[in-house]
Amino acid sequence: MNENFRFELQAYDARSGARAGVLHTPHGDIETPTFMPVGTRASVKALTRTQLLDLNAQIILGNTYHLSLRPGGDFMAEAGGLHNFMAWPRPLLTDCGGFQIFSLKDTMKLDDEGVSFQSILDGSKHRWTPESNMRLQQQLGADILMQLDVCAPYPAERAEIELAMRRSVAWASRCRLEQDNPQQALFAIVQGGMHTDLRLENIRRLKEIEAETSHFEGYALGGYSVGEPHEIMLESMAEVCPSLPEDKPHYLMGLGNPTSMLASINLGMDMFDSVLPTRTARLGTAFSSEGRLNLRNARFTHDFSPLDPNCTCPTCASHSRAYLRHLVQSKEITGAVLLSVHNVHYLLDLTRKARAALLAGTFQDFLKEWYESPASNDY
RNA sequence: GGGGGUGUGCCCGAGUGGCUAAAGGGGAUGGGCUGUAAACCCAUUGGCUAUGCCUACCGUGGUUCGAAUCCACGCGCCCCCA
Repeated sequence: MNENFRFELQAYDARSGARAGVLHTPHGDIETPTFMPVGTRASVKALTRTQLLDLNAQIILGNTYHLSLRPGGDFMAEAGGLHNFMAWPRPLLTDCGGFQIFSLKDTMKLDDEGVSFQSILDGSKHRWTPESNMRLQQQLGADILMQLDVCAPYPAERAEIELAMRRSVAWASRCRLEQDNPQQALFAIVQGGMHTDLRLENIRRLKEIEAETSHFEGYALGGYSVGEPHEIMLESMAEVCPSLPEDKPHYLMGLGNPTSMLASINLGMDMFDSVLPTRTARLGTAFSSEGRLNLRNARFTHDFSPLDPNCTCPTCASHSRAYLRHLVQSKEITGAVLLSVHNVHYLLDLTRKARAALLAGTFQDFLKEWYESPASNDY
C-alpha cells in the first residue's frame, strides 16, 4: 500500500453499503463521500480558484486529453505541474482521456496497444499507449491519476462492451507498471456497461493485477451515466458494488445528478465528478430544494424570491430568481458565474450532509427525507 | 421645387408573376445537458370547426386563370441636387 494515500474509513451505515471516510493525499485530505468539480482545461468553467476554495471544494479534476493538447505535457512540467500552474493547493485528479475516446470517437482509432487520434484543436496526429498516457499524467502532477481506459457507449453490442473492458483491464496492468511515483495515486477503472458478469470479471482481473504488481489506490466505475436510464444504472451498480475492495475509495465517474448520487452513496460509492452542475449553470438551470429550476422559464420573470431559500451559498444569499433569469436571458457572464457557484455548492453541500448523516448514524433517515422532498425530482 | 430609392410576419431582413403561410437572423416560448469540442444543441413561433379552410407582405383600385412580386393613385420613411 502507498502510505501517501491512506484511505481511512470512519463510519458504515448498518443497513446499506454506505460509508464515510477520509482519503489522505500529499495535498490534503478528501473527506468522503465527496463531489469533485470538473476543471477540464485547468479551469472549472466560470469559477475562480478563490471561489472554489471558499465553496470548500476538496479536490477538482483536470483532463489529460485537453491539457496535453494545450498547453501540452512538457509545458505543464515546465510550469511546475497543474497544482502550481493553476494555483490550486488542494488535491487534484486527472482524468486519463478515456472519456474522450468515447465522446470524440470519430477522431479516435483504437487498437489493443493504445489509441491514435487527431487533435480537435488543429488536426495534428497523436498516439497514446497506457505508458505514454501515464507519463503525461505524471507531467501534470495530479495526486490521483486515472488509468487509461476505454469507455463504451450506451447502448452498445455486448461484444463492443466486452472488448472495451478487456482492453481496459490490460491497460490497467500496463498503467500500474508505468506509474511508480509514490506522490501520485493510480485508480483503476471498471468497465462492462450494464453487463454484471463483465463488470465482475473486470474487478476480478484487477485484483489479480494487484497481486502481481502493486495495489491500485482506488477503484472507479466508468461507463455509467452515459445515457442509460437511472434505474438500470442503479440495478447494475447494486450487483457490482459489493465486489469492490472495501478498503479502497470507490469513485463513480461522471455522475452529477443529486438523487442518483445519493442512491450511489447508499450502494457504497465515495467520490463523484460531473460537469452537470457547471454546464447546466452556464445554460441556465439551477439545482434546488424544489428540484431543478430552469431559469429561462417565463414563470421566473417576476419571481423576486431567493434562488433557493434553503441554500446557504453566496448566490442565494444575495440574488433573486428574477435577477438570475434576467442574467441568463441576457447571456450575461455573471449569470453563468452565480449559477455555477450555486450548483457546485449544492452538490458539495449534499455530499457533506450525506457524510454528516453517515457519521451520525442517521443516513437512512436522511435518504428517506430526501426521497420525500421535491428536491429528489431533479431530472 | 427636381431626381432617385424604399415600405414583408414581434424586430431586422431575403424574395420581384404560380414550387410562398413567405429563406435567414434576432427575440420569444418550451425541451435537452452526467470522467466538458457545450456561455451549447434541438423544437415551436398568423388563426381555425384543422390530410382542409380563412386571413396576410403600407392603403385603395386595377391587370392576370393566378399578385408580396406588374400597373395607377394615395400615404410613410430614406438619400442626392436646388
